[in-house]
Amino acid sequence: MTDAADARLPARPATLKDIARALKVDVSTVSKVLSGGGISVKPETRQSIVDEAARLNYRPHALARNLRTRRSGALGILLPNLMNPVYAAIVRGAVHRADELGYVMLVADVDDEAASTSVYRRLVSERRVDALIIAVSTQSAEFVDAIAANPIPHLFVNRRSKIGGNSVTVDDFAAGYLAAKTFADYGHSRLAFIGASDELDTAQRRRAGFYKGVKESGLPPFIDAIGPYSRRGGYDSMLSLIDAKWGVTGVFASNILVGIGALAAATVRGVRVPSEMSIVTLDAEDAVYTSPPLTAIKTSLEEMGARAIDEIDALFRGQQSKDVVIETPPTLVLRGTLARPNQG
Amino acid sequence: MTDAADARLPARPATLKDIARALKVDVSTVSKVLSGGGISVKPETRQSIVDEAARLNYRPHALARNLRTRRSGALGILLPNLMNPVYAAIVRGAVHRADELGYVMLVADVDDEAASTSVYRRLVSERRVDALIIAVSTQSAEFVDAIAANPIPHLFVNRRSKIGGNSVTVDDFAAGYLAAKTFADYGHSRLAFIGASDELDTAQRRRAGFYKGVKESGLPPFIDAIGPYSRRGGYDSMLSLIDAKWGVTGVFASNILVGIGALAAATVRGVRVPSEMSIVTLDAEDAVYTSPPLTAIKTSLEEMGARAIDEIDALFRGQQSKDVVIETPPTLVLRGTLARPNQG
DNA sequence: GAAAATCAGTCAATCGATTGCTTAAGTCAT
DNA sequence: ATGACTTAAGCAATCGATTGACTGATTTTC
Repeated sequence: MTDAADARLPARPATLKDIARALKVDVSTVSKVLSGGGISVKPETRQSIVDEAARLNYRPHALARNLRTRRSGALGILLPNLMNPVYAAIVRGAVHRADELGYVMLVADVDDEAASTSVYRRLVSERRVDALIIAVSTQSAEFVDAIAANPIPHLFVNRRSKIGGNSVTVDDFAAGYLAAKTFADYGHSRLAFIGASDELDTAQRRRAGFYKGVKESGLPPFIDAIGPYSRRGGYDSMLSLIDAKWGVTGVFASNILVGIGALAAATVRGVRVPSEMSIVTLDAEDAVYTSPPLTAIKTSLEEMGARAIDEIDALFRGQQSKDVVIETPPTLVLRGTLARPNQG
Repeated sequence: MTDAADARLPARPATLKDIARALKVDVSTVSKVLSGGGISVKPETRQSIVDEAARLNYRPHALARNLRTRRSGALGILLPNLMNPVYAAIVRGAVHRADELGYVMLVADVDDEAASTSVYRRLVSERRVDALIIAVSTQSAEFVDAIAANPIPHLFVNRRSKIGGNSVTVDDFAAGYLAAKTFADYGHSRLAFIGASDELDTAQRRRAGFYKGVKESGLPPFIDAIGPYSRRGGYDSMLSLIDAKWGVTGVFASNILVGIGALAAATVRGVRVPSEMSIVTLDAEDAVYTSPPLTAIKTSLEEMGARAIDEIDALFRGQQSKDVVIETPPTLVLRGTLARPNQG
């Protein structure tokens, strides 16, 4: 057991101690050579340590290191539903950037407040993560209490918060504005906005931007249809819009799921898109394969997720963050659901 | 500093030592009362410990505990793309079940082999996770080496592996079989199967099932269109199927993205669905809002993800696992893309 | 009433790595 | 040659919790 460090594979992963023992140096020396600094060692000693570490395929034990350094190197992300493509994109952007920066991501998909509080406990109270990215909108009393009871660096993504904490968002206002301007450019004047209630701050900003665009273009007020940000929400809103016979010619679906649902509803009612009704949706990377393909205002959801990680990382490096709005502006992607009104 | 444990909030989270000091008992006693067993204590001592823990809002420090117990309580999941609804569903199922069982999930979204190897290193070599759920299909040499170099309990989900390790899959064969039988029931005889190459074991099983169903029903051989499991893949396959004028009346899209793409292609070519062409897709929870809504063979993707966690958990409890196929059988969900051929 | 058993807890090592403080030897200046 | 530095590394505490071995007191058993 004492001298048998030859060519046999280790059953147990190598530790600093193994290297130290093999080389008859102190584990602190090995540690300082391999990770920290703050020590001077003879080049040959240093080299032998590095070599032995490589030979034993040494990798630091994250848990042990983290215990000592009080940093877990892990980031948590709380989100309401992974099957919603908006959140999937955000998470994907975050996970990728986290990987690049050397963090690992703990993902918690939480439907309800209770779950979010319990996950919060596990991730934060047990100190598994250094920071939290919060993409859920439910800011229940319990949740706020949990944050207060156990403060941790956190950042809201795709939403701003009343409870304090910075945020990373895309320029929702600009997206809404661009949608309105686009309809105006195409000669539409009877518009509708399908959104969610103002409690969702994203919806509120999109509506505000849309409002500004409509107003600036000298168009009459638009119809404001409210429903959940889901396929069914969009479907139902569009159905009632059509059935009410307002004579709307252009609809801005302020969420991709809503856009998909709205298009389906138009088709079901036999309303031809885009000849009888134009639809512009938000964020349609997914929906190129609808029929017709949805014209969209595209925002950078993955970039937003990535940026959230950047901000957290910057925070750890001592910079203090502000609310950030992704610089990449929303852009119009012309596809098949937008045309001038009353023309074939 | 010695006696001031009154009503002030702790800046630093409470530790076992804090409780022990306040109550003048040993930290090992506190530990055994709060977590383990293996000790007998007076009821009042026990109670005072429990009370004090509650008062200080004590939560065990996961890292410290895990270091000692050599269990991280974390599970890793490797997947190719979170924005693919199939994987999103699997992850969601897994994350939820993990939460229920008290695990946390580390999600790694890895596009390429290089990334998967590097993530593997970080998650496994640094021992951040107790086990790995693998949903990526690339089983490159590097990746296999990484697994061999650093063995860890692992489980494949939605795929079987040549490299060893158990798996959890849905009954892909049954899904294919059911699709074929369904077409037969509706009186179709000129069928096509849109799938991926046989390198994807899921595609291979779906095709095999479809083959059996076709054969059993006494139908002629089907056309086998191969392309990637993506919207574009399905779109392109359907386009070439239509343009080749085989007179196909029923198409089984063996993946949801393929189904969406195929439907779009049919619409683009002016082929009416379902009157001129029937489409049955796999896994269409997402695609209820296509036009027309896709008729689908539904499998339990979330259940599969959850089941993967169950199996890993069972493994830790000493049961040894086999390859498991989800018991819930695929079911037919009739929507709008299936009709008898040559009629209305 | 002595031995055995039970109770109620304490002691100390340990998980693997990090880090401030020392120390021993060698080097340099004077 | 002696004090002052520098170099090269070791020592030991620490992060927070777990766990097997052990101890002293009390109770039970025969």
